[in-house]
Amino acid sequence: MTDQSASPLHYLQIGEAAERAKLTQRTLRYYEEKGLLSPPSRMDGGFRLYSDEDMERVERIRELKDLLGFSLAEIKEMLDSEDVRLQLRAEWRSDADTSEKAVKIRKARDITAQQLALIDQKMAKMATMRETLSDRLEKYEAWLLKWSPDGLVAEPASSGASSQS
Amino acid sequence: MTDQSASPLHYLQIGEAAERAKLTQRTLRYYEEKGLLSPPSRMDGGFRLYSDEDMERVERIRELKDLLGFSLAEIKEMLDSEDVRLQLRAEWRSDADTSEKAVKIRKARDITAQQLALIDQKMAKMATMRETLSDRLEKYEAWLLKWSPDGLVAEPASSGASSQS
DNA sequence: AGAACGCTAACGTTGCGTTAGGGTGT
DNA sequence: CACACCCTAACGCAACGTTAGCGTTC
Repeated sequence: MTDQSASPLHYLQIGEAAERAKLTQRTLRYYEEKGLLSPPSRMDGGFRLYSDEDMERVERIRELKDLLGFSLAEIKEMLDSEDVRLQLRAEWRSDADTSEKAVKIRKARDITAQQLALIDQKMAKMATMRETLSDRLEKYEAWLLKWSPDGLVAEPASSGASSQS
Repeated sequence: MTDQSASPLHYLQIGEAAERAKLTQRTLRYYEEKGLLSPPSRMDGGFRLYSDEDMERVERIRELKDLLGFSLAEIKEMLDSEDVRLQLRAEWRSDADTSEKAVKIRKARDITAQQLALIDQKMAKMATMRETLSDRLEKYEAWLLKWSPDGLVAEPASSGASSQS
């Protein structure tokens, strides 16, 4: 059914693209409309075709939004100034004006540093929240052990639930 | 200036309440309107007065939304079933029907377990993201050291930025 | 040729931001 | 009686969800 060769050109229609990115088609079109995604290539009939780079960009957007909670406007700015990274990797076409590049790279660096700081903040908060929830969970289970006839435990819903202080 | 006694009744008007919770007044009113906050007490003129319990609830809402990304509808459900916790702590008025309580506590436990699982997921993702950003940051700074005259480093914006694989 | 998939409007919903017009507190 | 603070609509906006009506792919 599907072309499973090791071809580097592995385009996805919007349906699969959305499924893999865990987003809806609407969301992908919306990001495109707002300029977060460069307009993807199209089939003759007009169907969108997403490349691997497109998918990576989508993934970045999702992370910045879901994990760090940035607005789409902020993300657009970040992705724009992050493009210098791709240009760096591409040997930096026409190496004219080093100081101009330096300005852009400093900006990209600063943004990256801010993201790192935010991650550290969030992880710290989540760690303390985790402790609280972990304690709470233990109390629930202690109560159930003491008072419930038990037998219908209805799956512990995974989660280690260890109290690793 | 402010009453700094150890009084247990320490009500806040919406202005201070919002400031301490790092939310806007509008948001507090909106949460109330949507039933996430039980209507706070009022002064004779109609001004809202937030109790310590109110403030704790607000804080829980903020955590569930900002850190875990739940919708207000989901949070409402969670807080509702979390109320058994407060009732547990209050010695559980009229201990009639243990099995009925057990049902509620199992639900609360399951929800707590889900939240824990989600936290672990998010922290894992954030950890890998952190590594990526950390590596990226190092590359930027390596480039700057090699090519930029340096001198205008414009504060490293804090953040440890250590590559601790 | 028809089921599955995609396209573009366009209106609906959530979660607030932001005035507008007017009362309350000290 | 000022002046900061609060109140309730009510409209606005971001970030999508959800049809509706119609073309494309296989």
